[in-house]
Amino acid sequence: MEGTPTSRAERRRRTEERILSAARAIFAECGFQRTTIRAVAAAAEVDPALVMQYFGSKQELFEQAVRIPSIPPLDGELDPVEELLGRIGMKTGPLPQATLAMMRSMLTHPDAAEEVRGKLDGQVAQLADAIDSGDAELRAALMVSTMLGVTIAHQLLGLTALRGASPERIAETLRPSLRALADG
Amino acid sequence: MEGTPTSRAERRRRTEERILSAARAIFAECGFQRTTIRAVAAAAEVDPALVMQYFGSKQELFEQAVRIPSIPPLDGELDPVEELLGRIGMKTGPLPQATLAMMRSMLTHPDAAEEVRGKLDGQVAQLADAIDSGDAELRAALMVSTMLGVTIAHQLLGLTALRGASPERIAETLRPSLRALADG
DNA sequence: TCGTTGAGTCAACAAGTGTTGAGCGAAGTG
DNA sequence: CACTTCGCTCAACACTTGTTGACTCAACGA
Repeated sequence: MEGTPTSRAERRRRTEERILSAARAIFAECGFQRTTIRAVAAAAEVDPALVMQYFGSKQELFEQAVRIPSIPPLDGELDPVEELLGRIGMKTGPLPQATLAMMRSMLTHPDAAEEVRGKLDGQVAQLADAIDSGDAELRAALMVSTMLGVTIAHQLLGLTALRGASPERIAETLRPSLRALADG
Repeated sequence: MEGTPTSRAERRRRTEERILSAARAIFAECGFQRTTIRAVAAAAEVDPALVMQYFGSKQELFEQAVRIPSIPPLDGELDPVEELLGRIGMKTGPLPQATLAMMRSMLTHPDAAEEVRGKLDGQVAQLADAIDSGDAELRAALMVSTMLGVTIAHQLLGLTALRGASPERIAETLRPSLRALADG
């Protein structure tokens, strides 16, 4: 029987993680507005008041739950197109729920929009550096936008034509398109 | 003085249109959930109860306000890539608010998601017909996803690199990318 | 063992939501 | 002119929401 750790600190850590995990899942599925503290609490098998006590507010719960690791800088040695294809989760398994939650909320929650815009702007700047062209920034922005669109259509909207497609095949088919943007 | 038509039917038609217009604007900016009947009523300078009386429910108001004209079939004579570039509003002026409202809500409102998915699926099918290739459907889906992503990044998210770009320049830069998808 | 701490619950509040029914007053009709 | 019709408003209901404070009880330190 190792069911109950019964250590205070340990119990706290576990329930806190249970809440965060539940929050991530529901935020990812419903977005910020339609996610209720009560639903998160129920999924975490906890009283709603406890969620407030731990995180202070729904907004802070959201921020802590969907905190995305900052995007690492592009490796200058590798092909930007390949890095881009791999990075957005097209290759290295499905996207983390925190990212999905962020994307799900970005059109209707101003803070999420700001966050995503910032992240994408950064990605654009990095990519633009790796491209030498007069309109490098525009090209980079369109590359990022393409990845954004494909991810939304695939993961969040579920376009029928993409539902059955494996990430590898999507990446493969998409590659020439991105390359056309990257090169002049 | 032609300010007050004072005709009953005419008055009704006008206020109804005023409500629909206000609804479109607010739905487009805030999405379904964050849009309140009261806000729409206030913007239309009308009592909230009247909105309900005319449209029955918030959901029906949404449906009537954001009803998008069904996508016309592709003109087989024209280049699909050019049609696609022009159609999503990249060329023929900004997108109608109904479309923006639909897109704004599609990630957090299941009905809107269903509607958009259906429309995009149709678009994909049309495009796939115009492409002859083994994976025509996948290619078509990626073309539509690309347009979706660019539109979201440009109109809804406001990526800084795209904010200053004119639709013509975006279309021009994007063209080779779409063509790479359309052709083998 | 005893008092303290803190994880967790319970019940409630205050604000905002979609929605409803009664009613007012002017446009329509005879 | 009466009488009806209907566009429109007012006030309220029922419900959900985020949020709070008092309370319980087991883990903890002395």
